[in-house]
Amino acid sequence: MTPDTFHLSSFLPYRLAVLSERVSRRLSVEYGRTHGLVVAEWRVLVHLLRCGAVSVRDIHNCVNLEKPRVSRAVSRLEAEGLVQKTQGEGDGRLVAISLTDAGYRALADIIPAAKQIERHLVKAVSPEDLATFFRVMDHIHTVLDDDPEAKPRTAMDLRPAPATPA
Amino acid sequence: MTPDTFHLSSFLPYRLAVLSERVSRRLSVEYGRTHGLVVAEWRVLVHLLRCGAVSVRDIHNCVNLEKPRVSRAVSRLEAEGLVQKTQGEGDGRLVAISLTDAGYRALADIIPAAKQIERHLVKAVSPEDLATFFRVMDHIHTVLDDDPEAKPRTAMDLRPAPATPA
DNA sequence: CCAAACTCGTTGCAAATGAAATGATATTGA
DNA sequence: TCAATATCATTTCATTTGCAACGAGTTTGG
Repeated sequence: MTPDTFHLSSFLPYRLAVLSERVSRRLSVEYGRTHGLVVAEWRVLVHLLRCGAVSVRDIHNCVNLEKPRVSRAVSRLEAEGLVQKTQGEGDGRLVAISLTDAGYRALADIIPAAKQIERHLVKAVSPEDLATFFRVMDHIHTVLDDDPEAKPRTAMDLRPAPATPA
Repeated sequence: MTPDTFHLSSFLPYRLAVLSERVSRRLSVEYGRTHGLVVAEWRVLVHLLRCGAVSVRDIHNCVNLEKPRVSRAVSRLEAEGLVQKTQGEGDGRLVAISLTDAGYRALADIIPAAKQIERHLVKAVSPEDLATFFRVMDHIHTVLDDDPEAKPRTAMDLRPAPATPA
């Protein structure tokens, strides 16, 4: 009955956690050193580039950050002058958050470097293997989608860019 | 020069982070509900099962947890009666941490469930695709190993169980 | 032999985190 | 109309986190 054999180093959740943390940290070195950002701020900026003026709730729903974390990230970014908050037009509760010119410039600086790091990580991986890699990741998400004990996926993560368009 | 197109949802570091967090959380539901453990405690227990009486430093080096986190996890586990600390024989600084019978029983309970969850996640993935998946993960690690900006891998994570033994 | 340098585990502390509460605004339904 | 309910962003609060400092023990080199 005693489970004599169980290797953390071949256990999928552990492996994912270790790799993810290492990759995230490597990336954060980049935008941390160059612009003093942390991961939450980076995600907010990137989301704003894509979606323009949006609410805290929208960011929360799209980039996998808890609401308070988004709120605080936005505050810091506003203090740094990278985003601006304007009172929502119709709904008085909503806050419209958008990039400032400085925010754009920061992204224009960081994004190429981020892409470069990503490219470097998988440079030597064949397109087929990379497609398989992403497909397996997505499959795991799909399994979790049917698991009532798992946290639901955010809407945005449901439809990642297709690796192999049919 | 403006990077018009950058999708977080297809960005490798982000995808890894989201999946990893979701998988970790699903797993922690298991050992959290059944034994009140958090991830650090789970990792410590599993490592002890494999390596017997070891030091805080050794755990730190093997399961990707900062030293203070290991120290605190061990304290909690000791308070719960799942591990015991004995003064190191030769070196007075070292503490020999080992599982108690209750610790063994807890693992005997959790590990099958953990394996079950892992199996469930990749049940429908072909062995070849799964091997590719792990191979790509390991390749990314290898790239980071050569990157001076990246945090070094722990010794234990260097040699994961081979997916396809030759 | 012993002082300097190192290693071990723990603790202090400041920052980050997330669940829940709060205050403000919108929407609903009677 | 207007109370009851829901939603939004923020704040509160207790906990967790990691870096750095620390005290204790060990090794090294003169």
